[in-house]
Amino acid sequence: MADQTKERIVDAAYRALVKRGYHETSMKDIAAEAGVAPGLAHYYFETKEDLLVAAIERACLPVMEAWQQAGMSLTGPLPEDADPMMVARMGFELAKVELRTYRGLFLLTFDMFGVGLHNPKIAAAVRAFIEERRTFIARITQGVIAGMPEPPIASADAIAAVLWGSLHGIYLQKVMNPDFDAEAAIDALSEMAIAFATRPRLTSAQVA
Amino acid sequence: MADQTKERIVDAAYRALVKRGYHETSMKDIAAEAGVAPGLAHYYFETKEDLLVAAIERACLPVMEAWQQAGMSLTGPLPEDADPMMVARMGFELAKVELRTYRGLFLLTFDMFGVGLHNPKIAAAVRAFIEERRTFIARITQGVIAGMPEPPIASADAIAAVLWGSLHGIYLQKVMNPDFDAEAAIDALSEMAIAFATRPRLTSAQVA
DNA sequence: AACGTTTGATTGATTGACCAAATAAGGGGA
DNA sequence: TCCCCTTATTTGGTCAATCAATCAAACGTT
Repeated sequence: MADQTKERIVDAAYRALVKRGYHETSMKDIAAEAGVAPGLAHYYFETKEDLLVAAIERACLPVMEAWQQAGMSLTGPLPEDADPMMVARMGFELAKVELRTYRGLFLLTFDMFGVGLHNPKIAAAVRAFIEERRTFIARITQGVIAGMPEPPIASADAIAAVLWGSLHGIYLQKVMNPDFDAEAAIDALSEMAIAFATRPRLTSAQVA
Repeated sequence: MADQTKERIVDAAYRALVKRGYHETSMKDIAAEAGVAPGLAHYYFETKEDLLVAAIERACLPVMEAWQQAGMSLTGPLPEDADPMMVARMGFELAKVELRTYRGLFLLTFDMFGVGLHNPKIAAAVRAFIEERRTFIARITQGVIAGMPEPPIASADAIAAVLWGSLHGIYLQKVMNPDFDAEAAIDALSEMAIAFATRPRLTSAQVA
């Protein structure tokens, strides 16, 4: 029963935080959303920060599951038999689906980024959040680079940073303006990345 | 004198907001930073929101000036004689310089994004902010596309969205972690974009 | 005197956190 | 089976602190 209660509070926190945002949501709001006394939220979570992190981690679970289903896990190994290029392609497709399906999660994520700008505890969570995903992308990138006709100047880490950044820059535009055509942007990113990865060896004319 | 006072308040708002963030900064803080009575801030700015927008607009001025100096303006026409590709290349270089020089501005910008997630007035400002810059990038992109051996599938707008998103995704990583090598990421982005733009016409094998 | 500034105290409301007390849930012993 | 005691959970109210915004009064310049 205790576990269920904690879960109820985290779920309520997710809903309340998505609806009103971190700074506009009080512990009392969250408790009310969970149908629980105000003090109980503090019994399970020392601070509102902890609750925000818990809510995001919780909301990420179904996304992780989708990746698992596609044969990839954030921390586990990549599928050895798969073509890295195919993995990358699928990654872009999954990104589109996620953006369509989990709008609230993206809202909450960017809210977390904003809070993290001046809140050390959240900042640490944000850094871990970014690093984990960037590292995952870097592993795929590494595989793609290995198959390129001509290896890029940039490191896999730098390219992974670009890809993570691109996706989240696109997410940001979508979150700030629902009319924004994020799918077209992701398709464009995909086209650029694939063109880059399949670029034939240069013959002679290189630019400075 | 009145104008000077208003300016003093905006400057103080910028410093205070960068230092502590929007939600952690009170009107009293800003007034104190400006060496002025609390009420005076409200005399010049109806709400704290207006002050945030004013502070960002103010902090953008030197950046705009740098672009002007390079022969480009956000709203004005592009230089007709310049090679669009060269303009793009310079854009990436300027982005690196900006990130090095105006860290506070980026902090404040992402703070604004965060606030805008649940604040309609700030949200409108954010949308305008994004649109203005994305349109500018789209104009450059348009020029680059015109010179491509094989035009891309993606529209100039979609590519501009990717580029704006990429840059801001990289900025975000830098703001959240000063150790992040943003210059390497921007170089990687530049390499990818240029490779994409100069990609030779395909011979036969196209992938689905 | 009249006007645009500037002051600083005040308002009414909200917040995260804390805590003492109420309630429920187990766990032995008889 | 029943009772009692301990621990875990839950309640709801209190706390000091803080906030954006308002306003009447004072200031200073023309």
